[in-house]
Amino acid sequence: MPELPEVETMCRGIAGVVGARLTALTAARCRRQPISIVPRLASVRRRTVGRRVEAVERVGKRVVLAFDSGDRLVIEPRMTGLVLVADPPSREHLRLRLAFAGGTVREVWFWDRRGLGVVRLVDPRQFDKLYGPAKLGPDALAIGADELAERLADSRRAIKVALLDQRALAGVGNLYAAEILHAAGIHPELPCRRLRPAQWQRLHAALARVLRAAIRHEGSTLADGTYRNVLAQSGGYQNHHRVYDRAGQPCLACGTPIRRLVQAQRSTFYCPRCQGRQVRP
DNA sequence: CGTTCAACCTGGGCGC
DNA sequence: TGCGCCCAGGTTGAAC
Repeated sequence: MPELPEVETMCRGIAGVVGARLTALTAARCRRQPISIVPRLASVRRRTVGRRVEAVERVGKRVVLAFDSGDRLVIEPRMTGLVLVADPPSREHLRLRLAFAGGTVREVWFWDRRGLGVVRLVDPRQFDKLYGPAKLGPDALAIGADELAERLADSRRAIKVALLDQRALAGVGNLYAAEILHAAGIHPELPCRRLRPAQWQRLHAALARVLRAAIRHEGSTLADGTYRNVLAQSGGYQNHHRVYDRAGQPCLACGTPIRRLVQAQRSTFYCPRCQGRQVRP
């Protein structure tokens, strides 16, 4: 689940490792399948232990530790991964432990219930190949209104599907795509090429507004309770959701029941009135 | 170009 | 209680 706001919260939560040296990197002893670590743990350890962390940065939905060697450790939480400095939700799903000396954060854990997460150590060339402009569009928080429109306006795809395309725009996931479109009053099935200039403006404003608000509340902890900040506390933005997972419940703006539909095998939630009209089947 | 499906996994919720 | 099914914040690659 971690999308841009949740991953941003993780990065801010471990900013204290900047300037510290990695002293140990160990696979947590969980009985489950190990997560995917590329290359093998031993060689990741050889290249990182003893190195100083120069920066913690978010790249789309990934947490990146940049070392003084030029290598970067990329942590990709995917569906259920968490970056923690405190007690995990369960001992059982701890996957990786990083120990540091010389900073304000001594220990960072990667916890992942489903185990779909990926941890990868890359040199600058690999980083560019895997996470550069060919793979990831501009960050959703940094993109301008004109660039957003330029990058998507010619597409025949539904706007909801396009917002999830990380090559077009990095950071937006299924939950926030729905919330953003509701905030912008745009129907999720509207093809990109049929959005009018005023709608691109509204979409861009909603994108920035929703993501910034979600960051302020440290992300969304859904009903299953999986997502936590680095201190293992719940986020707060779920209390501000207007459409996500609210099918059948009244729209908070107009009272019309929220609808669910499926696009690209993913649930989309929207208000047929607030986001209505524009689309014919 | 665009869509659809399956795969990677665990676990919660639901109907029977 | 229990079983079998469906669902989930993401990403990738193959097939059409």
